Amino acid sequence: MSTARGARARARIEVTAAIKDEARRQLAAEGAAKLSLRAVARELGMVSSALYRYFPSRDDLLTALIIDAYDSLGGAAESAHAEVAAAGPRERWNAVCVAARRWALDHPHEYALIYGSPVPGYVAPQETVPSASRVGLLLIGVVRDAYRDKGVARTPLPAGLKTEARRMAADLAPDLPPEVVVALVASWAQLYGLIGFELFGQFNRVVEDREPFFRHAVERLAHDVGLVYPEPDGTPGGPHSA
Amino acid sequence: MSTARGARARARIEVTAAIKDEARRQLAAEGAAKLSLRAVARELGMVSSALYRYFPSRDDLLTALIIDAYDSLGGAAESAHAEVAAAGPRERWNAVCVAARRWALDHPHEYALIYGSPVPGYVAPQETVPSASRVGLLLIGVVRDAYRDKGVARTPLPAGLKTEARRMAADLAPDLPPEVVVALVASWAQLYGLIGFELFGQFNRVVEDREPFFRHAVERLAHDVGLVYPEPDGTPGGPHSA
DNA sequence: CAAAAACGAGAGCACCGCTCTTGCATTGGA
DNA sequence: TCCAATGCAAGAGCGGTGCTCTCGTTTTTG
Repeated sequence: MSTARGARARARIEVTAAIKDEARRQLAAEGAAKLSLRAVARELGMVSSALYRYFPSRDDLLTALIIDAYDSLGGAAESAHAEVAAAGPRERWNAVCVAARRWALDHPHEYALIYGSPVPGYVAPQETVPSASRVGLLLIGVVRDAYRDKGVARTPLPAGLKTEARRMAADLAPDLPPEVVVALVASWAQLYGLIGFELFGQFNRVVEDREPFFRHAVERLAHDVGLVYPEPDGTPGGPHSA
Repeated sequence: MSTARGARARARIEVTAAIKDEARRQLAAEGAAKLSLRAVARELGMVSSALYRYFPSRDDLLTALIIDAYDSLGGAAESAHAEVAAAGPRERWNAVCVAARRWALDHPHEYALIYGSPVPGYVAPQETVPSASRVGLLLIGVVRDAYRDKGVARTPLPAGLKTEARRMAADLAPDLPPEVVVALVASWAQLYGLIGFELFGQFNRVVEDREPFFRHAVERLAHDVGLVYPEPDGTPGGPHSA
């Protein structure tokens, strides 16, 4: 009968989910390096070899967790962005960045899994790309809207970067000027520098009150992509205008 | 006799160095996760348990490698800086940043060891601090010289960051204004965001021609800390002045 | 010169990822 | 409806890991 086929399939889905859940538990508790297939199987009351029916190797299980982590981070950023979707570009930019930091602090091991050093010999499979792009797409969208609405400040590119900048723009956001796309990609990487340094202890004994520090740094990243501060008198100025 | 005591001590130093060399070899070849004490011992023709006379645990060996890596990176940056020590602040800033990237690309696994996700459950021992600070001290020195010479551009701090900024300045560079110290620390983290994204594959299919991209991003970091472009007419302008 | 410390070697423990075989349950086609 | 094919759990086993402990031997020290 139709449910008969569904029985196996449903069971498979459930067991797969249970494995991922338990693996995620261990990942959150101990980190990726201590995630053990045998321990997962033990905790689920099955024998370790049975687990290989669901994930052909430890790396495959990790890949599944990586995709879930990207989606979790992307979802958190999208939710935060949705709450301020009607606000100005700076508020939206800040919301996405702050949400990314928040998620990283709440899920340190999962963050390390996706943005820390890749597991040696491990190369991210193609199927992670869509999930991995969600935060970036959000930031591109914010800048695109600002650009269409009022335009954004631009910093001229050196001659040696213009060709590559055009190529990047054509790939990522053909409707945005190359200068802006370059600034966006750089800010994107720099954002994760800020988050990673806090998360991985590089700020220990250097930055103590990290939330305002991060918010300020993110504001300055917003300048860098051309989202300007409103001047005290209400006149929009260039970024970092002295 | 005096050499008798020295015989053991010298042998110990040599064996310790040999262990670290072989470990570094394996680290560079396969990454930290695949660094195996047994493999190191095997390669050195000793039994694995003997290795514990020199390093009480795998983590201790890794810590030694981390310190060496920090020193190697710091030394590379200092050499690069020394070659342009007489040049202007921007040249010096760029030289340090470019050298850090170069070192990272040349020693990816060692870079991952020190700036990637920390080994789970591993906290950097206090003795790593001096070696880890060398690049940062270099950057502080560049900005300090520029500040003493001609001053640097400043970006005002939000109210909520002023106290922490003063504390940071007092710790890191009491002679520099808090705004500048904040920008310095942020740029420092952002620099490693740029390097890490390139190294860990986040720029795959996004940035292809990475050298000019990096140089441009680093120039903009220089602005952020107040090292301004000379304007076409020779008048120094504010950073990112439109 | 004797006691103490350092050292190398070996056996062994508990764990790991992964493979292979065996037997049972479910499933889908004749 | 029955049967062959498939899916699956279980167990044993291989080669590897970090680490501990013991046991002689060598070197250093008082």
